[in-house]
Amino acid sequence: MTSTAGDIARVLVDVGLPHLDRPFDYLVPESMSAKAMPGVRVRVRFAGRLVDGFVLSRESETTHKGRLSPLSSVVSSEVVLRDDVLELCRAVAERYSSTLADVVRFAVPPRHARAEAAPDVAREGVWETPGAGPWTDYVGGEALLERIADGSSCPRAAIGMLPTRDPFAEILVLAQAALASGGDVLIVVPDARDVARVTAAADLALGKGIAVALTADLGPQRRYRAFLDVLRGNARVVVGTRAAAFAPVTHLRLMVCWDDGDDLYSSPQFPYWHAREVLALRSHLQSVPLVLAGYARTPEVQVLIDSGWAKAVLPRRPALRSVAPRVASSGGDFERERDPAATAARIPHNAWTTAQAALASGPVLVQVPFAGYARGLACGTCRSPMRCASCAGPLQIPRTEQAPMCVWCGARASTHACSTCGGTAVRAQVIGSARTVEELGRAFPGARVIRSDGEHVVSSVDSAPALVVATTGAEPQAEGGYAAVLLLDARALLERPGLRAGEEALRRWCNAAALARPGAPVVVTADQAIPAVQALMRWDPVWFSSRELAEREHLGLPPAVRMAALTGEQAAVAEMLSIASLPTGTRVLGPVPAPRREAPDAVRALLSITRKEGMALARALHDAQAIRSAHRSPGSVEVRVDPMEIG
DNA sequence: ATTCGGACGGCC
DNA sequence: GCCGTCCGAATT
Repeated sequence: MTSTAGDIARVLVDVGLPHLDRPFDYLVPESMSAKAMPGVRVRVRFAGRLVDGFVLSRESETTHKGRLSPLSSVVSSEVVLRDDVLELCRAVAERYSSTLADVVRFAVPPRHARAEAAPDVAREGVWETPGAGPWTDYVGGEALLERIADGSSCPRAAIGMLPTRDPFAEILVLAQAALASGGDVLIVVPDARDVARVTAAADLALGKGIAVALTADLGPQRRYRAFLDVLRGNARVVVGTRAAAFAPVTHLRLMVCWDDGDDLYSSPQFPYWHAREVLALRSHLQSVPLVLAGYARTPEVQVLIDSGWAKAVLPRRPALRSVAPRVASSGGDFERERDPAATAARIPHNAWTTAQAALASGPVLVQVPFAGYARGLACGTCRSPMRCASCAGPLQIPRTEQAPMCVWCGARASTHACSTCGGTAVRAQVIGSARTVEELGRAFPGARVIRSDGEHVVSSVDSAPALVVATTGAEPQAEGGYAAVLLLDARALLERPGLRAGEEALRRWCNAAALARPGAPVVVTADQAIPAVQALMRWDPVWFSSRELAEREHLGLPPAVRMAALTGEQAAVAEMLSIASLPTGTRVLGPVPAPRREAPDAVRALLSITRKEGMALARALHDAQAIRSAHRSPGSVEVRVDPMEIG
C-alpha cells in the first residue's frame, strides 16, 4: 500500500450544473485505496443519488468543513482520464463557457467491461525518416517535414494541398517522420468514410494494422476497445472523427486535421466545441505540432496564419500548374437554346459538351448541392443575399411582418437597396436540385449513371466511363481521377443564406475538382465575376480566405471577433444580460425573436468581443449561468460560443 | 395536532 | 439537477 496516496479523493462529479463546476472530496475506504488513483472512474453519492465521477487527485487533507461521504465504488482501475486530457478539457470548457463535466463526457467514452478484459494487441513497427518526396512540391514543405522529424520543435502549419494527387498519402509522409522520431500521430477527419480512406492509405504507407480507427459509429464495445488501445499505448497512429481530438495518444508528436471547414467538426451537443479549436488548444497547451490541411482555407485558419501562430505551406507554382484542373465558368447566361439535350438537363452548353467529350475516356463527376429550400432573401436583380444595412445580418420576412427584418439585430429594412447592384426587388432564395439530377440521364443517353448521395454514398468508382452524380461531400474517388468535373447549380450553393456561403461553396468545389485527373476540365455553373468562382478558377483559396477574413474584420463578424449567442425565454435572456459582468468592449446585438426551430417565444442576443477578450467573455457568461442556476431563476438560457450559423 | 406542499439551501 | 428540511396553511 502506497502511503503517499492520502485517504481523500478529489472527485470530478458528473453533474452539469454551472454552480457545481468544481471538484468534491470523498473519503477513500481502505479497500478501494489501491484502485482509486487519479484518472479512474468512480461512483459516488451526490445530493442523495449515485452518480459517475473521476478521481482527479488523492489528498491527505480537505478544505471542506462538513462530513465527507465515502466513495461508493471504483468502477475500474483503468486510468481513463489522463492529466494532459484533463488539462485540455479544462481549456475547452473555459473556451466554450461550459462546465468541465460537460466536456469530459466527450473525452472518455462510456465504459464497456468486456472490451476492457480483451487482450491487448500492440501495433509496432520501425520507421525510417522519409525522404521529402511530395513535399518538395510545396513552399515550406521540406522545412515542415524536417521540424516534425527532429522531434524537438513544435511546427504549426496550414497546408494548401495540391489537387488531383493523393492528399492522404502525402500527409502520411509527415506521419512517418513523426513515427521515425519516436512519436505517435493523431489524424482527425470529418467522417467515417474518410477514416476508412486514411487507415487504408496507412496500411500501405506505414504497415498493415498500424493505424487504429477511433469513431463513435463503431458501437460501444469496439469504440471503448479502440479507446483502450490508444490509452495503453498500443496505437502509434490514431485516425478518428471529431471526438478523437481528445484521444489520449501516448507520445503525441503530431496532430493533423483534414479539411477543417467541414461542419461535421462542430459537435452538435452542448457546448458545441469544434475539433479544429480543440486541436489548436491542445497544440498550444502541450506543444504538439499541428497540421491543418485541405484544399480550401477557412477564415479561422487565416486568423492563425495572420497572427503568426501557424505557418502557411503552399504548392510551388510549377507543381500547381502541372496538376491543377482547368476550371471554366459558365456564367450567368445559360446557353440553353443552342442545344436541346443541354436544355433538357438544364445544364449550360459548355458543361454538356465538356462532359460529352470526357465520357469517351473515363468517369465524369457531376456535383449537385443538397436538394431543399433555403429561407433567406436575395436581391431580385443580381441574386446576391440581402444584408442588414446597420449590422450586415441576413434579412428575412417574419410571419407577422410585411417588411424584411434583420435576423441578428431586429432592424427593419423597409426601403432596401442591394449593396451589390442597387436593385430594390426582393426574391426568396430557393434551391432545388433534385429535378436537375433526374433529367441528366436524358441529356446523356446511353451513359452509365452512378448516384452517390445521402443514404447511398459510393466510396469509389472504377476508371470506366460513367456519369457519377453526387451531392456535395458524397463524391466518390475515381480510379485514376475523373476525366471531367461539372459543378452544377453552383449559384444555388452561393446563394444559401448565412455568412459562410462563399467559403463553403469554394471548399466544396475544390474538394470535387481535386478528384479530377491532372489538367482535366472542370465547369462551374456560376458567374466568374463572383470571388469564390475566381478563386476556384485560379486555384487560389488563400486569396479568397484573406479577402473573406478582411470582410469579416470590416463587418465585425467571426472569426475576426469572438461571438456568443444567448438563446432562451425573453425574461431569462434579459436576466442573463443584466447579471453578467460583461468585459468592457462587449457588443450586444438584440435580443430579437430567435430564428425558427427554437421555441416560438424564444429570443436571441448576440454578443461579440475581440478575440483576445474571448476567454473573459466566456468566463463572464459561465459565471452568470452559475448565478442563475444557484438562484434557480426561471427559464433557461443556452450559451453558444462560436455559433455556427448566425443567420 | 397532524398532514401536505412549496420554497429554498446544499450538494463533499 | 435532486434531495431534504423547514415553514405555513389547510385539514381532521
